[in-house]
Amino acid sequence: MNTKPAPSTPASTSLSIGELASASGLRASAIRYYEDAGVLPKPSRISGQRRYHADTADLLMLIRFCTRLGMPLSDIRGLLATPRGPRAKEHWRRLVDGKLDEIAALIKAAQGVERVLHESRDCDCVTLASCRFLHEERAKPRPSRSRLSFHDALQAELI
Amino acid sequence: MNTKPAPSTPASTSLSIGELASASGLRASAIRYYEDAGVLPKPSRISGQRRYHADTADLLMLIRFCTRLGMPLSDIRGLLATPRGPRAKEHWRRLVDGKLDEIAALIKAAQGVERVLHESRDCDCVTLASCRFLHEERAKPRPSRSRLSFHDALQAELI
DNA sequence: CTCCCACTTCAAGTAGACTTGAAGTCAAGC
DNA sequence: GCTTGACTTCAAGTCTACTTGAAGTGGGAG
Repeated sequence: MNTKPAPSTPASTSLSIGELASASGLRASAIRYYEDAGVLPKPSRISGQRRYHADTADLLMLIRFCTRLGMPLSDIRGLLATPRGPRAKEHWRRLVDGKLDEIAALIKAAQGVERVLHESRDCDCVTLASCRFLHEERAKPRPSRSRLSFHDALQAELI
Repeated sequence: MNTKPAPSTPASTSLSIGELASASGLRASAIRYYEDAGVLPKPSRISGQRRYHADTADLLMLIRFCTRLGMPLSDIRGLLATPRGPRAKEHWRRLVDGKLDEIAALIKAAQGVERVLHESRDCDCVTLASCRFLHEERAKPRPSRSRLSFHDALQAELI
């Protein structure tokens, strides 16, 4: 709301929860909730009040980004907090690789919806539910059982 | 579960809710819920029981896909059910274009997370929260206020 | 000194998307 | 005719991710 040059702020590297909230676009209540959920590390305190490093805004952005992608907070906590010494590195990598696979699938899914929507945009169908582009893949000249691209992507990538 | 050649099924083009459920990977309860929510058109009935065309599986896939992308059912209902005669076509197009923009932003967001995760995969940071790849963009030689790529994408595309 | 404001904790409420449970119906098989 | 199983409706419960409210605290401005 205000862009005043930090009149009552201690230092430029330290943010109050309110300042972090406006820096990140999240509400203070959400930030506290993330802390409770173990997603955000517990910050230092000055006379009881939370003090954050400015970097924390980036972290919050990443969290927001991930939740936006449908990732549960428990997974995000796993990604952010998993420590990795030499022993745990393999576990960490498997975790990240799994997430990368999920994200790749999500992108594929999004592109599928994008395609259907784009093709049906100028179609003359009465509603999207009856649009030929939604069902056409099935009708393609393919033997019997196997389903095709969009349908296939859904089955294979998402379920 | 079973791949029996439809012993007690009326016709091959007509599916019971249970059959549609196993064809689509959703639960029957979810299918009924979608109908209640106005996302799925009300099917015909034979002696009180729902009968679906096989195409409905595709529709369910699309719905599942969209919810997976974080799209609320109300939006999906809008996309699927909006009728478009010559008058309503413009409204329909604007609706679709809006959704296409959202999906494009989502894909960009997903690619941002993908990048951070990928870059930090082999990084030596102790936890992802402290990984340099998460914060490095800020540090790049850019005048003062404006934020950069990943951070920027988050701010610009998502909030 | 008092006021105000941003902060604190803790409990409870909310919204969306389903699931689950109870009680009843229908058609088929024995 | 009776049982069985998949279906029906409707109400209530669940889970996640927050938000909201109540009651209290700390510190700077007037």
